[in-house]
Amino acid sequence: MIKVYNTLSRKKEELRSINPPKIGMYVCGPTTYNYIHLGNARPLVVFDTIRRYLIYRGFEVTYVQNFTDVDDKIINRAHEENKEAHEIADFYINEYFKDARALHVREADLHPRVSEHIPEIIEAIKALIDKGHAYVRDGDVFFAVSSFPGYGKLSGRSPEDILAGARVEVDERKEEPHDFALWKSAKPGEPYWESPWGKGRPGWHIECSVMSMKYLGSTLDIHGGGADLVFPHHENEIAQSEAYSGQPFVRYWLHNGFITVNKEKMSKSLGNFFIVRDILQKYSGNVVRLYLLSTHYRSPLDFDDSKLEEAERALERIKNSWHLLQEALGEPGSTDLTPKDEELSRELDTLRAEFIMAMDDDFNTALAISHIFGVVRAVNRYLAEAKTRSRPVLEHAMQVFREMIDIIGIALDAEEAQSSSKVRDLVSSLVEFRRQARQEKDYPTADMVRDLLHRQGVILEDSKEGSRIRLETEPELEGLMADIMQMRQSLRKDKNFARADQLRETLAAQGIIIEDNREGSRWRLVD
RNA sequence: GGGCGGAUGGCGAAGUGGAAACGCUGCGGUCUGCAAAACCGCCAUUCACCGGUUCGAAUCCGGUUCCGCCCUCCA
Repeated sequence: MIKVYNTLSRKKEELRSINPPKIGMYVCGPTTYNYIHLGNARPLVVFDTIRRYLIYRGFEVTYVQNFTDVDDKIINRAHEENKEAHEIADFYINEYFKDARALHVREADLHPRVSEHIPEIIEAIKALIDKGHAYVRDGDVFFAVSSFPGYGKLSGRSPEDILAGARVEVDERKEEPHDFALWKSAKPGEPYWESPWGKGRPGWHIECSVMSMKYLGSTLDIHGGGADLVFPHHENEIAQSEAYSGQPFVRYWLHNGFITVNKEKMSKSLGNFFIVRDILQKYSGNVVRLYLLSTHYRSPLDFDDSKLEEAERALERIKNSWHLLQEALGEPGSTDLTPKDEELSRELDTLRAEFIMAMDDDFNTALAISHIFGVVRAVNRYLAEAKTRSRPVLEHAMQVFREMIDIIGIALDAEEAQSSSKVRDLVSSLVEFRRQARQEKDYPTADMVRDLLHRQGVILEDSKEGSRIRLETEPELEGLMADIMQMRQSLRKDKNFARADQLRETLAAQGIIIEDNREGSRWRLVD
């Protein structure tokens, strides 16, 4: 049984969809006038993980995420850059997808845009006016909050509370101060659409009501977003949608907590935000995901560089175990079961059950991840201690391991595939070169190779069977070669010509020709 | 002012009535030419503070202090 914390009821409730096994899920997407920052990335990753988990548990999820591509900020940006508003929106939507992909966020089933739903929005506004929930004031249309009795139920405040705390100047034309715009008339130079009330564009809140109900029906199972959307955005969505359809709008409201910097909310207005694109320069999507999911989604999450460093080391532990396991699967393995095999198998089943229990409890990814480390420990211990290795048990381990990291969205196979073959081959040949040096007890050279590789982001580990390599980062061919050339220079300086020549031959076998002359050495590729 | 949430080891973070998970860091050991990885072991008698309920409280109740968020565009 999956339990979710519902902002509306302020408690955990059993998740029951309207039409099992279907689940309709709508998540508020970004306003596309800039690259997304880490604060924007949290709901992306959180709700992507929730979606993955619901699918894992057998639900047929329809996942909808909108783009707000009509908005004041986009218009302003367009003015600044002397472009059309839709050009700005299109550009950043495209950039959004690049970041999302890098974070292993799966594309939604539908990505509706406001600009493509203007007729439906106008129809909805008309209906609200007809039903007496909205009124027109010189080209603008406002929603009459007093016409909707349940207003304030999501954010837990009464209309009086809202008035008491009003900090903003009220538009004189509104009947009540907390009424909000459904349609805004266009000022000169602004993009507009024709409507019964004149040229203008939709207000912010109406888009989500119209688009979510269009694709998911008048009652959504899950509506998600950041906690800052609770009021007024989601409160207004409820008012509009329920006034329009007469049906409950959403069964479960899910809200993620903020990312903070020095305990302060990361936001564009405070200027303390970090662009996802920049972070991904230094850390992989796997690292960012592990960081974002290592705290429960409703809790605040403080950011600084050391947090990503820590996540990176934690990910290393997972990756090491994964590679160890893959390596073991590459060997023959036995088929009969020893007590150690049975113990591991039992442990794996327990860990999987615990992982599911954690996720069932309002998507407790922090606890769930601890069970991934449980698998890591169990597998590592088995590999270190078992005299024989049972193939079916290793496969079982791989299966459980994969299920778990897939839900969290850590993609280990993809990371492997990124490595280009040329550099890979070059690294392997250096490892072979070092093996020979070690065999001949030429440890200074062997260590020199290891240091070189280490500088290039390649970690070498020696074992009885041979050397294992781990790529921390993908070395650049140019940088790697420069380092190799330098190492060879120092071999020659030490008059270790045999080794230097051997290195030259090794590289030649890789299609890399080294030429020595009076000025120094250079290298080139042959095909 | 109104509404909501939080305070757990050196750091991060689970845990909501009965052995204080997990990760990072640090320390000791095994393995190793050395290193790394891995394995084994150690590191909170204590969960902001005070009082109460209970056989039993980090967990429930009351109070205090501190912190964050929302009430304005925001994920």
